[in-house]
Amino acid sequence: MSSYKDKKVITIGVVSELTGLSERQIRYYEERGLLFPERSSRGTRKYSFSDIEILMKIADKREDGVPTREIKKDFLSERDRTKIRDEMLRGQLNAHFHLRK
Amino acid sequence: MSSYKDKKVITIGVVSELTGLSERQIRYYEERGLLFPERSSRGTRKYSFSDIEILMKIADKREDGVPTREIKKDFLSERDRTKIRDEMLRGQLNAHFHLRK
DNA sequence: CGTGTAAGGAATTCTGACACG
DNA sequence: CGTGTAAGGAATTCTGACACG
Repeated sequence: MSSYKDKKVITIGVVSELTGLSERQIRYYEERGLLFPERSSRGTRKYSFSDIEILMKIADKREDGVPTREIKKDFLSERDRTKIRDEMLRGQLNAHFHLRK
Repeated sequence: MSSYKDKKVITIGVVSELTGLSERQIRYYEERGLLFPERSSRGTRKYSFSDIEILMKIADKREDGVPTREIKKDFLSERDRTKIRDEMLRGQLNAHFHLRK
């Protein structure tokens, strides 16, 4: 969708500044499969603005004591819900055009 | 306008990769007043996606042999043209609403 | 489980300068 | 004028590990 939002160009230091999370935490959440930065040619992690949004959500949930395993599940559910919503919308549109045909 | 496009978060190394320009060139164009990266707390330059677009334009013009001084003037003219266009539009809208009043 | 830290190495960034032209 | 490079220092990033709990 947004060409800039998903482009992985931000180093971990800047992400740390922007999110207030330690680099240790950011790397750990990656280890737990909550986000997937790219790597530059020399191996440094590069993040997108979307990743930063994900980290903000993680920070909120961790503050509430939600374990990373649960957060991961939540993310999967969110994706499913989005998927379901999209499919329902598509279904309704299809139905609509079928009626008008 | 775009909240992500203008956020200064990209280090010079990544900008160099993305634009194909050397770090030396990127710093020099800044010295010539063609773009204005921010500085992190430790003094490293941080660029936005807008800056990258500006650098692409500079690269194109430099390839055509346009000196940086001219490029700077072109940028000023572009800004003026944008400004004039905006003002004309605003003027027309004002005229429009005056007529309808 | 989630996060801090010390460790050592490799790569990055910065500035001011010299070079060529 | 525009760009390359060597120079030296300071700050960044990486991984694997130990610690606490």
